[in-house]
Amino acid sequence: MQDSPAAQATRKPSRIQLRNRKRILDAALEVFSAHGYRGATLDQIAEEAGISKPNILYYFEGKEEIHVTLLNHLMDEWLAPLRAVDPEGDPLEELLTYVQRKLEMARDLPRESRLFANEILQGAPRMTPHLESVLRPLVDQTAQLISGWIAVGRLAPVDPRHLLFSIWATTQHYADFDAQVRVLMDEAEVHAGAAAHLERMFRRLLTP
Amino acid sequence: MQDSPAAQATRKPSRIQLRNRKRILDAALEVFSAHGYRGATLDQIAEEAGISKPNILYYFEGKEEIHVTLLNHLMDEWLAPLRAVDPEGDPLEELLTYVQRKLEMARDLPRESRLFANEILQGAPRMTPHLESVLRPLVDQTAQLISGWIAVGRLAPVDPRHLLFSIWATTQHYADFDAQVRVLMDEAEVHAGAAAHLERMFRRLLTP
DNA sequence: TCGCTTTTTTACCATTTGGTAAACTTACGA
DNA sequence: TCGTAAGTTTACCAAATGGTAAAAAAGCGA
Repeated sequence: MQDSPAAQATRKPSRIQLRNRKRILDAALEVFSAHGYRGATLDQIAEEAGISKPNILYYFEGKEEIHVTLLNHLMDEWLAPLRAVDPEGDPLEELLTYVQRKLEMARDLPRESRLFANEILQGAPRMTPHLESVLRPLVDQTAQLISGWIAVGRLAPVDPRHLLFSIWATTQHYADFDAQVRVLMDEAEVHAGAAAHLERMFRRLLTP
Repeated sequence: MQDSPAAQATRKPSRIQLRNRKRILDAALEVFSAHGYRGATLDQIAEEAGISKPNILYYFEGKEEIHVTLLNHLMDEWLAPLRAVDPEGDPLEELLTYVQRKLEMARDLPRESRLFANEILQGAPRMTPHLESVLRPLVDQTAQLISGWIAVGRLAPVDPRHLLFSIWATTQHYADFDAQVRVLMDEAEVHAGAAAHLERMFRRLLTP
């Protein structure tokens, strides 16, 4: 007797399993990020993935498991630029580089940005544990790093957490509020203008 | 023969009509802002409003009309602080006051903030016309005002639109991403810290 | 108080949607 | 190439949900 791959404890995923789980998660990212959790349907995901609905439920226990898997799986990718901040580097340049990387992610991975935004907006009902176990320690650590830089006079005094909020808010805004940005600006110029503006803003803020 | 109040052309709304429409919109704000358009159900709104579902549909033609009415109705309130920017005032102080007002709104009217965030995140399917007819002219006008201030040297050079995006993003972040903020900071200190941080950041950015 | 209009309730309905049972087909190691 | 396990499809289902018809109740001007 063997259980379906939907059960967590399955070991040694086959090639087919790997391929189809990936297809499903790709499709789910597309659909969840566009419509939110409740707005997305398994039928939409099935069509987008080119896999029948019951077959999707062969690979995942249900809609919620797909969503949680996506969120937790993408969290690492999403936080990579923050992990890449180098304690040995020049403080100002490290943080400005972080801003630019986040802005590039908003441009290149808007679906991921909207997926998270949707989840947080609803009160993070399916992600709070992950936020506490993954995001909080990383933020605590980064906040300490920034505080240290400030203490030795290499950055202007700033609340590290509010600084991070401002960086996240301003960069992700271009992905999450894209529909509004497009009403107010010509699409083509957005990214370059944003890059210059954020560079100036955070440089002014952080220069000692 | 008379039509139900759900039809637009109804004239002279009765006292009962006024009261019940208000109750319904209050309840709808609560429910839509918490769950998004598709996540909200008429049953939830009905319970929250203390009015039966068919009775709600006596006052509004359907779920969508409630949502659109809410969005368009609240837009004015939401844009009031931007309209309050005084062309005759001191540029720096006017803009910093605007930032603080927006921050206060994020604290005091988080449901409105999330309602709009939800709608924009989904691509503004029910609000784009209103954005174009109401928001765009106001932003165009404000952008011209700011450009003028910059031209006469009373503000540091900044792209007016990206400046507005940054103000919106950073202030509304505290409402829209509250679930994340609460994971990372102690609730009580958030507002005061944010106010100080944003004051410093935008002052540094805008001081000539 | 009468008679008409407005408002509210009761009883439904069709569709959508997440999910399941079980038969059927394909992959693959021995 | 045969048999078993993995994967897929067909045919469903129950609950949720937006919405309606029509009767009952409440308001209200004369």
